[in-house]
Amino acid sequence: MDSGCAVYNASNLVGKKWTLVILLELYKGEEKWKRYNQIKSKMPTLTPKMLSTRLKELEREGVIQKRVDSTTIPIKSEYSLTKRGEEFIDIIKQIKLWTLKYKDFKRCKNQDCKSCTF
Amino acid sequence: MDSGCAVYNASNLVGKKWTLVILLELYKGEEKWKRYNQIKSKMPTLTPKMLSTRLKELEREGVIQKRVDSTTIPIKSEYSLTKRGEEFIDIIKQIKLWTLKYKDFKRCKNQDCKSCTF
DNA sequence: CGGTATCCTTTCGGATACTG
DNA sequence: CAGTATCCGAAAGGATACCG
Repeated sequence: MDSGCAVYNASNLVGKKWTLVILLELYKGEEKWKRYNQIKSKMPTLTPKMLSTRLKELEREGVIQKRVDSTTIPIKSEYSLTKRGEEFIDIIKQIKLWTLKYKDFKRCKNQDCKSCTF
Repeated sequence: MDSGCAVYNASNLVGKKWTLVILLELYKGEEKWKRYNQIKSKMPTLTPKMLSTRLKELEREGVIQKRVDSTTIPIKSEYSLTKRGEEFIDIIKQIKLWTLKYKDFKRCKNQDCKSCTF
């Protein structure tokens, strides 16, 4: 096992806490671009540092993209899935199906967890 | 987001270090059941504690199963994927394909990493 | 609004030695 | 052979306060 191993590397990206649910959050809804606080408001227990860290990782890995409108006050930052990120959503869906097949998860009904909604 | 979220839970399992490659190791080859040291020998940098910890987690989650033959000396412990685990291999394959599609990983050629071989 | 900075706790995981 | 016990350092992640 070494750092050139694709599977090993992938697990280092997608296995990080919050990563999968952040990606799902970006996937959900109609609008493609979502703002920092828009994402954060959906996950009340996620700290700003964590969200910031994950967004940077995901951007660096080419899974999401960022655009900034600095002409407005306050500045508007928005994030969206890249093509690569959208393709990964399919994998997340399968992970969810696999989990639900064998475990008896109740659907998340509270407003804090919209992440399980496809 | 809470502990009842299927996706969140799944990421806590499959995202742990070594988990994916251990599962792959169990998948590879012809024989279904594999012994502790057989697995370990394929991953020289994996410590016995880690392997032991991961195997227990995976067993508890129903992804692998264990059988022990205590009539022999020394005792023979063997592990194999459950149905659930085998189904997860498909997901790992897709993760690998997704990774390779956008990243230029060389195939792992050294004998320490057979994990990327499907 | 969209983050940083700082501090602190917890968890992860590696090294090594040992045991039934 | 198949682990467990102990110890330790590093890294991840949470709480909170603050800033342009």
